[in-house]
Amino acid sequence: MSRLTLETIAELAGVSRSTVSRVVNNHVSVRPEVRERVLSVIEETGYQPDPAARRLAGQRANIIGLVIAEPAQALFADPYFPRLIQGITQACNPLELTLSLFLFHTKEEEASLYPKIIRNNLFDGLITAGNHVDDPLVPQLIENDVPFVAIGRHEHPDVNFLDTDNVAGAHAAVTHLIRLGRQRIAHITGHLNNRSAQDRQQGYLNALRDRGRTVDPALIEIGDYTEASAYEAMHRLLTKGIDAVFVASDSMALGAMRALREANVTVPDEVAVVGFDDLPPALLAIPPLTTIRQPIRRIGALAVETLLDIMDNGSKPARRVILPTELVVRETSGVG
Amino acid sequence: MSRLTLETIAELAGVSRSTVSRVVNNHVSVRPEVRERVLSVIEETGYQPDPAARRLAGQRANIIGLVIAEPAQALFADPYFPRLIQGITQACNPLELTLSLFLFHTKEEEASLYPKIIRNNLFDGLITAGNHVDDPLVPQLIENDVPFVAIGRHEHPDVNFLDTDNVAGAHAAVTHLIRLGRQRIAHITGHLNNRSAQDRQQGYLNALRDRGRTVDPALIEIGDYTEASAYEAMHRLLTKGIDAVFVASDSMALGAMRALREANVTVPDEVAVVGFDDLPPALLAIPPLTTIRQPIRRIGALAVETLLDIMDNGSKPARRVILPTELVVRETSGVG
DNA sequence: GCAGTTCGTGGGAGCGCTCCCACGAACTGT
DNA sequence: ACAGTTCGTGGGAGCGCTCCCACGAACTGC
Repeated sequence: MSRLTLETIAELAGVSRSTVSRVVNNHVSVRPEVRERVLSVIEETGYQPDPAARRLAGQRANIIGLVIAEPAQALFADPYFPRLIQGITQACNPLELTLSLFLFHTKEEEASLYPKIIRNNLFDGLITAGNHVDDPLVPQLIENDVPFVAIGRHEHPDVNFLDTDNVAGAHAAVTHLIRLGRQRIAHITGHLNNRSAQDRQQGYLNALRDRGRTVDPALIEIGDYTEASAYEAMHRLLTKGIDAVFVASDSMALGAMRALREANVTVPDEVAVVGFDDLPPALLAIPPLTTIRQPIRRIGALAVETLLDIMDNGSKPARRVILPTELVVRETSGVG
Repeated sequence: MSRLTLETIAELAGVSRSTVSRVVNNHVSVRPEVRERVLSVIEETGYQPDPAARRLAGQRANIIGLVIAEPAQALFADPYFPRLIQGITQACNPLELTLSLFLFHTKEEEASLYPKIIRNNLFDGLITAGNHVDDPLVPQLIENDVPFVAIGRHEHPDVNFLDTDNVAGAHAAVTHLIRLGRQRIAHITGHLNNRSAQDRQQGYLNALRDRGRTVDPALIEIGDYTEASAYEAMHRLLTKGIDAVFVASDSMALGAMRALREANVTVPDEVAVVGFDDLPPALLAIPPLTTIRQPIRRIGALAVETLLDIMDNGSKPARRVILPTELVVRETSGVG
């Protein structure tokens, strides 16, 4: 079976290449009757335009790229990215967009691949996630006029981004703990290279201040979004007489709870725990984890929509969307 | 900055388009001196051939597709697929292969997208994972002469595949439990649509028979690879007086252990547990999970290599690789 | 020293598509 | 009834690349 081309369809429908092209691309000025005929031939043959040829002729290829600017190992330890990918593909499929995935395993690989990705003409636009605060990708994308949307806040005024309201979410988490009467509320941060980790820490600080609490820097432990880092951080916190901890992600919260269990500290009686993300593991924790829900899949889907919007209508003014979070009270924070 | 083309480079290097093409594609018959000159221009300008044009001219586009024939939700609950993706990208990056990811959210979406994927001329070959036993994709790929390799065993003689030795792995797990003196060894299966789940069950049965044990069908509970299904299955098993269970995946093993903990059944004293996969959660389980390690990342990387091999050398004879597993003894099986 | 070979190089054609222009038929208005 | 417009359609050019063929220069051998 040789490949079907426009020309084949044209012949079968008794029209010209151009007319078939017009039908395929939904251009006007085709007689309805002719359009019908062409469509039915396309239907019968299962013809699909060749994306490569299309792209070459200066059109869209209907491919979008997803760059995850995070070492692949760290990345998949947390269900966050898989969930995001789900949201993205969910939006892509009905639009018949193909998703190309770019993942890196070392910083060097990342650096050497960035320029290639940008020059690789094969996608129409890019979604980028997990960028560190000083990530070199974003400026490169801007410079090369690649249409893109970032997942996560960016300062640069030209960057289109979508983000969760991390500050407000963290604020809600800590406020919840304060309301429950907890006195010494610790925080285990995510990797502070990430804006999200910085923002969650900021939310923690804001909430304490708003309630007139003094911040004890000793109660802030630096993690890196891995379960293990939180486990260790919790061990350090155990000596400091805390009665609550706000942890920057659910995976990390599980690590913290693992440390607590080993130390025979009861949750929530002795130490209350609140996480962030509301990913499936939160529900499976023992006891089930109180956490801040962020709409990860929705962000993924919205990213696709925003990207298409940018491709159609240009990226000025920059789209900047911050989505709200929601406090999900389960058992690790105790019952008010 | 207008796009660089072969012609631009040719002009800068004072040679013809053809010569540059020869240099880029590493053809012979280019004077070393000229080759050097061209290469240095390419280096300076950062030229990269346009994959679309290349593809159109009948060449490879250096894109491979990954089809995960499994509803996306189920899929990312288990770290198996993320890990596989890691292995695949790890092999892709040094080869400058782009990975396109195809994911589905419903059976209908899957069915409607398959033909489009196949006709979509954009990738050079496909890796397919998670196919159910009667998955319609594989026959379609064969019929359309799409170069592909499957992750997971297939009966069809023309299918290239890579698989873990699930039967032997399960056999080892159960034999381990028998050696430890366990008498009533249950099994929680994966989703039996999957060859892997069937094979692991087979290994369980074989091991019991090899040791002269009679198989009690009541001790086999059907799961579906989700944590929750194993949790429920374990609840059912609890009434049956078992002292060990072999669970078809680590995620499921965690679900089973959750049920055990709730029922105040101690692991491994009262019930020993062995999982399958050796993914990170196994280590974080309390107590750490005895499991069967399978080389997921290696399979991913090997899949890429095999695919390239097929593309270069044709797919006859079919490559069929079964990789060995390894028993990793931790604490849930007790100490011999 | 001359035909015959080899080697390195250049240019044409064509991959499947989209865009643009052109062309003829069917309209409009006066 | 005739020029001017509109509408639907067809065909050429060209996107950036690879392949093939052709051509001239530098070889070989006798």
